[in-house]
Amino acid sequence: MNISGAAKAAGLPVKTVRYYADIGLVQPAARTAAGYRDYDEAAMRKLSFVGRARGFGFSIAQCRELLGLYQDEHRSSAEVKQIASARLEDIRAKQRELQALHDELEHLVGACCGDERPDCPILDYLS
Amino acid sequence: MNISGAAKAAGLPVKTVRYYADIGLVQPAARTAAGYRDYDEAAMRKLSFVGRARGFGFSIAQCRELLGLYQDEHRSSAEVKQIASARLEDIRAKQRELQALHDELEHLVGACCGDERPDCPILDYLS
DNA sequence: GTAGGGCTTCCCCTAACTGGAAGGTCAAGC
DNA sequence: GCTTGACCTTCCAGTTAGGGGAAGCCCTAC
Repeated sequence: MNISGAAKAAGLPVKTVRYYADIGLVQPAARTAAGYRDYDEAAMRKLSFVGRARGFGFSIAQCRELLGLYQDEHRSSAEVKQIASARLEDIRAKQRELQALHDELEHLVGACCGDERPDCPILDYLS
Repeated sequence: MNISGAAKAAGLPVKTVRYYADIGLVQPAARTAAGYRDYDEAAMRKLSFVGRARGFGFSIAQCRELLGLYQDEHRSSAEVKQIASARLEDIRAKQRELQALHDELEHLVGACCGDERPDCPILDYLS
């Protein structure tokens, strides 16, 4: 399978698939005589795997670890769970941060008349 | 006031203050004979303003707009409110996205034993 | 044989800084 | 007056995870 076929199957842009090959995250199985990247079944499974992991917000480094565990027959599920838990905690931290920002900004926006006059509690708060 | 004093007063790293000067967001009032950046009261107020706006997650471009409005006697609060509302909607969109990721990932993490065995619903889901 | 599309590498660009190198400046202490 | 150390300057490179586009090779269809 050439790169566009592999990209389509994984639901990723061609540029992204090429980038993953460049950084050694998911290498094509081979190159054709003309130098084209050639993806086999296993490589395409890895591409899809990484695509889904990225969808969860795992970093490239975490994807690399997860991919390693995915291919490791002797992995322990504890290792996987640890990475996923770390990501979950990141998400929760971000949620807390956003909630605080949301509440404060919502309050300010609600207090601003939004008319043609210059008086504005939002600017007052920022200054 | 030199750059480190201004940075400290605004609660920003020196590098950031220099960066804001480079991109023309907050310029020092003057340069000393030796070429040192020199911040006056007004410049330091602008630095603090930008620092707080960045804390709300406004982009540099939005900070530039807000700073313009802050200094504009003839602004309308509607302009400010519009920028803040856009940021608020960004926050809400991000919150919805994170909530969906959180719920799905929490479910998977909860389903994974996290022991020494290789079986793992998280990897199963990603593959 | 040629036209069109797909493939390759290579380089620059993004946001908002951060780190570091090389070199000039300033204030304190001797 | 001289040294030392902390400060300042500019400039360059790197960060994340790719995106855009140029120049050039390849493959297929007509």
